[in-house]
Amino acid sequence: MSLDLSVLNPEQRKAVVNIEGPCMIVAGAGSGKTRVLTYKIAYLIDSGVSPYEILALTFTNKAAGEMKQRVINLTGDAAQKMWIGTFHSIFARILRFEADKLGYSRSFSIYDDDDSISLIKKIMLGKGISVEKFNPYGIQSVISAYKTQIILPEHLEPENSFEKTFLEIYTDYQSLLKQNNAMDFDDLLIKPIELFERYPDVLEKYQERFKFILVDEYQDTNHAQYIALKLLSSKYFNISIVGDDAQSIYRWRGAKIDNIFDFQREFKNVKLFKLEQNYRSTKMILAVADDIIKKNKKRIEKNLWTANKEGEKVHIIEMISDRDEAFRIAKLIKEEMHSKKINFKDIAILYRTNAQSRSFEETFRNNSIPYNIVGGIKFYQRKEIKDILSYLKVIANSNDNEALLRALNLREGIGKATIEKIQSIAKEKNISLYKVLEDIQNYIEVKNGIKNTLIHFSDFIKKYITLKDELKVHEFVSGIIDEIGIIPKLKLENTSEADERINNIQEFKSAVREYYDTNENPTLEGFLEQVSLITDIDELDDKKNAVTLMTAHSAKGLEFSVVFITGLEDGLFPLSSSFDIAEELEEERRLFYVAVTRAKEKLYITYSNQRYRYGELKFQLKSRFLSEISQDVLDKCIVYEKFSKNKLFLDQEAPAVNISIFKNKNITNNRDQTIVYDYNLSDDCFSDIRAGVKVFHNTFGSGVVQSVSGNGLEKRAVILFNDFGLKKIVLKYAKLRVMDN
DNA sequence: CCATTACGTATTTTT
DNA sequence: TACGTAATGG
Repeated sequence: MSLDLSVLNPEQRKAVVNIEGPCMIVAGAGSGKTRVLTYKIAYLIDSGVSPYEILALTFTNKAAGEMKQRVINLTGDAAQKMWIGTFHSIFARILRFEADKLGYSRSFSIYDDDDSISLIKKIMLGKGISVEKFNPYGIQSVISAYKTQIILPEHLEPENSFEKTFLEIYTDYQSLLKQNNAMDFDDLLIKPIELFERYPDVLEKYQERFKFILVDEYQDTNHAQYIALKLLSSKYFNISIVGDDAQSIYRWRGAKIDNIFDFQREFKNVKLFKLEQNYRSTKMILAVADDIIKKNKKRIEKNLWTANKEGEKVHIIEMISDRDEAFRIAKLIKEEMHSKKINFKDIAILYRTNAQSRSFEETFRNNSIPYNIVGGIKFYQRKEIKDILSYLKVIANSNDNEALLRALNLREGIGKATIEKIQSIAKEKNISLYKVLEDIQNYIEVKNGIKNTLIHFSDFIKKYITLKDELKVHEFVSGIIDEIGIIPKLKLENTSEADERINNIQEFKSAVREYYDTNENPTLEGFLEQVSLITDIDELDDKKNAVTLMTAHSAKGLEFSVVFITGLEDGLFPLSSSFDIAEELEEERRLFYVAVTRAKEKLYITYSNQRYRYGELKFQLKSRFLSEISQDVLDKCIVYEKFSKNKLFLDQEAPAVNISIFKNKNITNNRDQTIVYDYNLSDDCFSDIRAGVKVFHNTFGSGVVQSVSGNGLEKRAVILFNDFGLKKIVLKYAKLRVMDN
């Protein structure tokens, strides 16, 4: 035995060497859960289990990649053979092999939520169902909720007209997916179950194949995942699950925290291990975390402790406004940097909703604080990328009508009328849209000019279907991008948005290239699958030295030396929608717990008295969660006492920070002395806008600053725009962006 | 057919 | 506020 287990504590070691039978590892935050999982896999391999027989399921692709690398480091390259990935990616892989048994072809498309919603919209439009009465967005989430519980249209019995309409949509949705040879995210989980139930021999093949199954983040699995696991493991029962009920935060997505509560009942003779020593945080941070989580009724008893130092008290800071919050955190970050021990990348800003990132982005940009942002509009959801993807999808799977329609729509000269014609032909003949296009010359319904465009289009697709297997993926994709001429078209627009789109397309090309370089067996289908299943957190570049901005959800599994949890206001964190539902309020609390336990050394929690929400200034009250924390672990910093006029934001040593778009705003409080805060700082506003600097204006595009006049918020600049000539701009209104060179 | 504009509405979290 | 859809006119 070459594996060194001495790096593990006794309980971790016991969990690692217990390889037979069902095993449940309850792992508190920061207790070395990933390490245990990694060592357990390594230990299996070391004990003679073939990596080929190991299946490990993680929550994100990133976690999978990292874990695989660690196992390889511990045991050698043979570990390449093991299957490790998210439920979605592993099951997609299985489904590709077995697709024909379920009436799909192996090149099936994967639909993301956007695709699903647009499909639902089309169904509703076709049926004349009003979008006001039935929100397609809502329909999609209800369908998804049913599917994760494996409740299919045939299981439903509608009791009123509302339910009847819903069922009609659901039924059509399912059959259209199949017609398009497409699966949505939920199908990736429930189709394997269908497969295993219909084909016991197939199930047995995979039971034999995966003799050892390990699951990470079990507290966030849903019913379908549980059923699939149960099926797969019910021959050898070598299933190890790792999780922490206190960190279950995906109820809204169908995750069932009961899965972890019920595990011992559902699987017989479960060995239970509890990892209770935290290696991550200071005693103070852990005390705060403990205060929070013990308010929850439903939880597995555990006693998280740490041998780490006591550390600083947790700082609670009251802010005047959301801008103030961003600004003062920027300042605190600069102070942390001055203390020298800290890098930007050791710092994270966490918030409840993505919309909160904006004020931080603006402030950080204006103050030269580098940042990484997770979430928001996903790269592969961007219009230009989806446009290109639609071409690729049609080529991979010509049955994919949704993709085909999108691609077709991009062609100049093809509009609603033409598309409707093609659709009606397809419907009449009961063939796919692509089939109609293939011999469009035989249909007299279409006018000649348009017909030529269509022939050109279908020839184009046909050509690339043949080229698909001849060219390397990245060459293939570049060829398509060049030929559809999307880049020159964008160049013509000559706006900053168009430039950004071109950049995105270039980035997309490099992504394909990287896929080609890093995969043993690169195919177009493989690339498309990877794209569909990738998430933002997977893309987080942790090598770049930058502050990380993300939601508390995205932060799960990560750790940072310094953490700011922002917007701890009632109605925001916890969200007001959770107030009346006990389970949801408990989930918000767990989310807060997750956020708190990301911090290693220092934790700041902030709340603001007012905040812009939905474009409206709202007065906010501090979160109920804050009153649940015992006061002796908190260091309260109330803004009114700490900051005096004029020194509010700037101090002599660190004048690097400045404000850019603050409005003139006087805030008064009615304590014993009245303090007026004046945001109108004269000197440092827009200090990055100087003569000679190249800037972007949203309407005028790029230009060069010629001169600057005025002070503070009245500052104006004369700018020579490439396309609009000289303009005098009031900086406070123009959201100028400084270009890098 | 397509571009522009105006209006209306949505915003929690994401594999 | 900010985006997406609907209506309108070219």
